[in-house]
Amino acid sequence: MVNNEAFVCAITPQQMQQILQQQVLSPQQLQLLLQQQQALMLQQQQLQEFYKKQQEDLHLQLLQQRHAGKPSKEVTQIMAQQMAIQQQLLSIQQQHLLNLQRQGLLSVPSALTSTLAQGLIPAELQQLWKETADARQEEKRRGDKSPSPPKTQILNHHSSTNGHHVHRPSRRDSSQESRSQGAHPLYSHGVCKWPGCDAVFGDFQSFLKHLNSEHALDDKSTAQCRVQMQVVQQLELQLAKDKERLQAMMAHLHVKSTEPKPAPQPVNLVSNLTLAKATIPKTSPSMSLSQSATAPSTPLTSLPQMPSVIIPTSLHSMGPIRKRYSDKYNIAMDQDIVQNKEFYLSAEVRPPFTYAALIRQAILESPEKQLTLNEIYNWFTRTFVYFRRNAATWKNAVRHNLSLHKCFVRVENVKGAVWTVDELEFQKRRPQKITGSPLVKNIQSSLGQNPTLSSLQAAMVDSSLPLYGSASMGASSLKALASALHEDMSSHDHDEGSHSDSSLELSPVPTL
DNA sequence: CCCCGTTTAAACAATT
DNA sequence: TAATTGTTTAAACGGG
Repeated sequence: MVNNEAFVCAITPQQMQQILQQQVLSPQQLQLLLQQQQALMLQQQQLQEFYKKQQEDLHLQLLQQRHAGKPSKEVTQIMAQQMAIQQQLLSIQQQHLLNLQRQGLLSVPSALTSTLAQGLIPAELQQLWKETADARQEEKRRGDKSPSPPKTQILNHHSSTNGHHVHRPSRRDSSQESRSQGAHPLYSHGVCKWPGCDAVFGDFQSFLKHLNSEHALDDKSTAQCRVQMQVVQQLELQLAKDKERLQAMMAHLHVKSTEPKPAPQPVNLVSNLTLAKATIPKTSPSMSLSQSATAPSTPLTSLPQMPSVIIPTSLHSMGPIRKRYSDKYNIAMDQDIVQNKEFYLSAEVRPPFTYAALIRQAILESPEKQLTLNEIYNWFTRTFVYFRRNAATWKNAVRHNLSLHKCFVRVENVKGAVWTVDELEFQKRRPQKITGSPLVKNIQSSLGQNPTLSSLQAAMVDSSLPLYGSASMGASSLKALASALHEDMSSHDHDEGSHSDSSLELSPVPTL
């Protein structure tokens, strides 16, 4: 909704016409695209709705659980289902992307991208669709007797040329008619597949007529087209995000399958590799890890089927089999949390950071750079599903750390006390050894990769990377990061394989 | 082997 | 009184 206006002002219909005429999108491509996107959108929306519902359930359960102590079976089950749904979504988005790739439509006019990059959540998209559809219906009701221009406020009335239904023998039309009838992407099973239309036609000719009259190149169609482009863009963004998450998950679960690896993303450079290093267990519970790891990851490999419900029996009960980021990764850690926020939010994985680092992160994320103990707790549970269980244990640890480390300063307040971070003290905690080979470009690319920089993320970046934000840290930190990156690079330069995601299949939508 | 940082557990005091 | 918050000690573990 917030984005609505920004989006509305983003392009004028003239620009859209330009875009269309420049054949950045040819009519055929566009139509095919529209149709496919719509179908997939529907699928996605269903999934996402269910996902949302479940999350609410989960939240309730967790609230109860907080009082009851032990987590219930339902909770873990729901979590598992959520993972499954995530993967479904990923598949759908993958399909989207493939469609786009096939049509050579991956590049969206740059005028769009900046505003689109903010992204819309599906609900908003749905709303957009609804609005344009409604506007359309309304106009239909009025019929032809009132030739008033479209009422959608979002549009500038720029053209009076097609206020009436004039058949324009344009390039577009001729190319349309040259298509074979059965293959028209906007006509399927006797129904007009224009977004929000669904008009029924007995034969193809009347459909074509309808298409030329109802969906001519006017403000409304342009707007709808614009929405569709936004949909596509949003899906691409979503796909990118989910891909990233998948990567992190696979790295974490240590999947050594024949699955070709996704492109190495600078964002995940540190986190993935560190995670990979960290997940080689030596002690007995390793079996349970790899066992449980196979379940969620199976659908990602070549197996087409995925279980609708995964029970991660032992996914979380692994105790101390994990490694932390060594402290020289402190700076990179900020990146990891940001980039894998969703990952930690959907997988019950212990974040590879020390309590102290996490607490600091929590505090630095707050607008005032100060939190009460309870707020710190909340940050933990909010940010990591892992910390929604065994509350007594980690809360104790949090308190312990707060007291133990000099870097955490308690500040008396009017109402109680808050905790703050003495950044100097935090950095001082250990000498950062440096073997610097500057890899600033990596830092840059990872930062540039952040299309939706929330205030939270901005704060984190700001506080952790002096190059791009406040100059709160010295050059030593940067060098430490550089060396960290360098280490990971050199120790993993061999597994940089080619990648292709085409093996991902569109899983059937589960009957939920 | 020791040192150090971290985690976990637990006892305990103070505060709400 | 019970829960929360804060401090402290101790043991275990792993990396350097």
